[in-house]
Amino acid sequence: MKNLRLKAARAAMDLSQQALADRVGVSRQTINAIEKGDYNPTVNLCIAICKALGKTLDELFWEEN
Amino acid sequence: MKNLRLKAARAAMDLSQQALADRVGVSRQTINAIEKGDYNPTVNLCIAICKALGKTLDELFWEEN
DNA sequence: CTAATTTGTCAAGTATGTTTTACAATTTAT
DNA sequence: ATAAATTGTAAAACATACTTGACAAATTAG
Repeated sequence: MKNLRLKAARAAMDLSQQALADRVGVSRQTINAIEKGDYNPTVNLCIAICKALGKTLDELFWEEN
Repeated sequence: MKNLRLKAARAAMDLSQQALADRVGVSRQTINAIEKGDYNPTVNLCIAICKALGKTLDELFWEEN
């Protein structure tokens, strides 16, 4: 399932996937794939993304159920 | 760095590394390595661990700084 | 409308998360 | 003190996260 919270948080900071990827130190395709939801990033990458966007793990990656 | 919050949460439920590994569906060594802190699990595994222990991502895996 | 930026996607390769088997060290129970 | 369970650790194999390069579709800017 897509990660729309990530997409929204990135949009709120007016960053392109490329710009976020650069800040986090990964490729654009990796950010794209995470937003698209077709894979399972490492927690360190999630943490780096959260810090770049001023969010926490629970805010961007936690899901009840 | 070691994940002592995970170790404590597991202890609080009186689960061995093996028992937690079984509930989560991974090997005992994987749980051991995560507690020891020498690697970087996927976020889905972190979520499964959190749910098995009644915690959230922020409680077990988030770190300020 | 046109050009430029952004996004979606694919394939092949590399790095690393995870498993399996195995054994020694430590802790807990009898 | 002894046995049983738990934990720490290591190496080889396997699964998959992540990269690189490339191109078309869609969106935004001029």
